[in-house]
Amino acid sequence: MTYNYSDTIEYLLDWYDLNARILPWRSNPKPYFVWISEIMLQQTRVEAVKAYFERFIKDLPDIKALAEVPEEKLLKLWEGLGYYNRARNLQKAAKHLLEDYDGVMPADYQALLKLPGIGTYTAGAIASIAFQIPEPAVDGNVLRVMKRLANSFDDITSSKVKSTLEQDLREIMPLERPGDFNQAIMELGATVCIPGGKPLCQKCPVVHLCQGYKNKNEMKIPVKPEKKPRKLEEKTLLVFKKAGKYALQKRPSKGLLAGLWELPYVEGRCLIEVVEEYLIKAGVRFESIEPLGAGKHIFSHIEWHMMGYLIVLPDDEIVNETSTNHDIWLESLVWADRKEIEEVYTLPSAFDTYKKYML
DNA sequence: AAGTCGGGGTC
DNA sequence: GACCCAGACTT
Repeated sequence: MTYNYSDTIEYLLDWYDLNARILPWRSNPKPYFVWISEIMLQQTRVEAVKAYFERFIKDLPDIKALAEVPEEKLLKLWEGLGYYNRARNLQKAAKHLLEDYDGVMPADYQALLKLPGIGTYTAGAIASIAFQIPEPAVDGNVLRVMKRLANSFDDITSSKVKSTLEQDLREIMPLERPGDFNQAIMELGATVCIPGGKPLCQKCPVVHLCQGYKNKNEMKIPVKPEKKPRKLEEKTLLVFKKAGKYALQKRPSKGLLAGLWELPYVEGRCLIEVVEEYLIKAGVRFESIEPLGAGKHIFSHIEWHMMGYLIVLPDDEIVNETSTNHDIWLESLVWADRKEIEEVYTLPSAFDTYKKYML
């Protein structure tokens, strides 16, 4: 190890004592709460998690409740948070815990690591925060802070760089307050040694130990490779309205937004005349069709450019479920009213532009 | 090691 | 717009 991280421990803990934010999952760091919060916090900012966390633990206050909740309700609680497999893995893990651990989270880093959805970061976070086990919890904050301290130009997206840092920190973890030490580094990363923009080095409790600052490299670190451009996808979303209800369909069980609900759609951004022709070819009678404007949604690696149309059908219209028209696919639609869309069906944020016409 | 998987705040 | 966030999983 070329940088002696252990020199920073006392300074970081003292700083944390004075500057730790008051967060819902910190007031009572019992294992279940720490677990839920850490899963929600994966690739997600603290501010976004707060409200979701409070609602989640109110509805599902313990492991048993989580294991037994219907998946539809679980996903509805997760609606808008993204990375929906986190919720499914949460429930898988809860079921494992009931089976193998009598419904109690194990105070064991390796055992935690085996649970679905828990990787090295989350296992270390739960172990250290909930059980005071001296394991590191290396996330993006910790990588950034530590590489700046060490004036290191390592590529922080490299799995080897991450595992090496984990090993280095494992050797210097304080036995007294391991959870607070991990949280102190993350807190510093989130509030002082911030990404994107200029870090607040004047407020840093370890600036005197920072080799990156000393060498004026705080803005050049951390190093990441440039990422590939997103794939563009164009689609036309169809808001079918019939007798006060709207058509939804279930997405495929694998891939993007797997198993969630969506609006029926056709490929490409269609003019109104094209949509009309599709409907006629598919044998769908409609009373009116009205453009709802363009919409856009950006995912990590995909970008949706959308058009939307409101199509009102006669109250008694039966959508032809045996249509073989491949341009438009209207099988297995469900019809949901406003209340059901709000309370039952998980419709991801990608559809927000058009969801409002159904509420 | 690279690709997949959401959504939103912030510059 | 571009970046990146208390990452994990699959290939």
